[in-house]
Amino acid sequence: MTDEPQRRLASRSIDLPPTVSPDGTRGIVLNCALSLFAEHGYAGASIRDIAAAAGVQPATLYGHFPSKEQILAEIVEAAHAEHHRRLAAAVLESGADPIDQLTAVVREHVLVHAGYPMLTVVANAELHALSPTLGRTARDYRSRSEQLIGDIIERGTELGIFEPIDTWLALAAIGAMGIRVANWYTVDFPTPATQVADTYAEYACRIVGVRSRPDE
Amino acid sequence: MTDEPQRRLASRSIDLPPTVSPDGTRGIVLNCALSLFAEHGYAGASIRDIAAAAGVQPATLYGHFPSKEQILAEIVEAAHAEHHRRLAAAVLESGADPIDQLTAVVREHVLVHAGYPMLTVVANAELHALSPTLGRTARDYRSRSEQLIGDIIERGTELGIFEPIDTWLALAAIGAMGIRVANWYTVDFPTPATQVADTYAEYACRIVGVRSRPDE
DNA sequence: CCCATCCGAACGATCGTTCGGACGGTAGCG
DNA sequence: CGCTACCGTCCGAACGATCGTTCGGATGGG
Repeated sequence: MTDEPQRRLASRSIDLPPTVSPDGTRGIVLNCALSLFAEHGYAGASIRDIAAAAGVQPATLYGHFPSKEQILAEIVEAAHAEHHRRLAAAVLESGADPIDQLTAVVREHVLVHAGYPMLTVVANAELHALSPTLGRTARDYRSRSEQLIGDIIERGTELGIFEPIDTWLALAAIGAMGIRVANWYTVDFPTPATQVADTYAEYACRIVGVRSRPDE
Repeated sequence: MTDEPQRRLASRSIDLPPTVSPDGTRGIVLNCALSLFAEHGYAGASIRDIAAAAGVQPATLYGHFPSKEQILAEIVEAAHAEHHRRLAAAVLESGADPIDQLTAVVREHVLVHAGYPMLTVVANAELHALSPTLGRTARDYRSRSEQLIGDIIERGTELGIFEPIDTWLALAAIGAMGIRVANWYTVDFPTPATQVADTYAEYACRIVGVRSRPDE
């Protein structure tokens, strides 16, 4: 039983979404920075730490990125972009039934956080370290994703299918439980990610006051 | 519309639980440290920042605390102690009905995070910055609190009252939605904290597969 | 020969922490 | 009551280490 320091997340797999190319030194640096930001936080991970992890000299980093903050910005932005992209796709692929829509979007919400634990933890925990300018894009993605789920809940309520006590509170609760998945999920987790996603989608349906599939 | 940097939490009220005495310089330092840790993170807030906020010289801090890490440890520990104390009390004051127990404990879980947003945000986000030794007490409080809620869910399930799909997943979901309250709740929030707590308690009951009070 | 890549060294600033002494109220004692 | 010794509190200055960043040059493939 090793008494290692408590980590911010359980997973050790450091993955960037396929939309960013991890080829070459630039990609290695991004991966190392992601790992160190997750472990020690943005302020706690130094340029020299990142360079050492990437097997490179500190000065080399500035041939690929203008500043340390820009490295974080790139990671955070990629995370939010991937998250929003997949959420939007999930909605489009589902039908017109609010239950199907909510199920699909929450499923994907969970799958993103389980699939990229390190990325999403950093994106959520270190967004505040970005200047207003550099964090702007990520914040826009976030509010658009919130709007997306909020609209589904609102429509379902107006159709008489959902009975959330409060639309916004339900949205916050559903969002929160998905985000936190990134903190404890690992590839070694006994339950596969898809099953976690299914369960949480069911929880979301329960929160908004409907039992999605009793036994249909 | 000011374009200020996104903050880690919405609230600006910096409160320590009444169990720690905020009298004298020591208390002022603790409050200022809490505020700065919440704003910039542990690594991002310097000893000099804290001292300046407290209207004191950096050297003065070391007359009250042996190190910067010990300041954080005191804050994190106080937060977890207060959280666990109130959760345990809530369980004791409720009856033998699992629904009442879950309702009471989730209510209190939410009320703590809404009542001490800055404290709980720091306690959750900066726990990883503490060495294994200094974080040990807080981790123990946390696991005991988890056990407390987990036992309620398990017992309710065995009694046939609850139908969570997975006990642990339900526990994680309920815990997550409560913890996140600290990130967005403010005293200016349109819905009062007690009502948020009631709603989230109802959500918790829905998650574990029971509608607590349809109209009993 | 050129351009992209990387390195060694160094810049000033800031980091957590230490040390010796100044200040002020209080207890002890003649 | 007056003097003195003391102790907790705070400060100014400084320690070595590390921070993010810059610059000029070495290197190597097209």
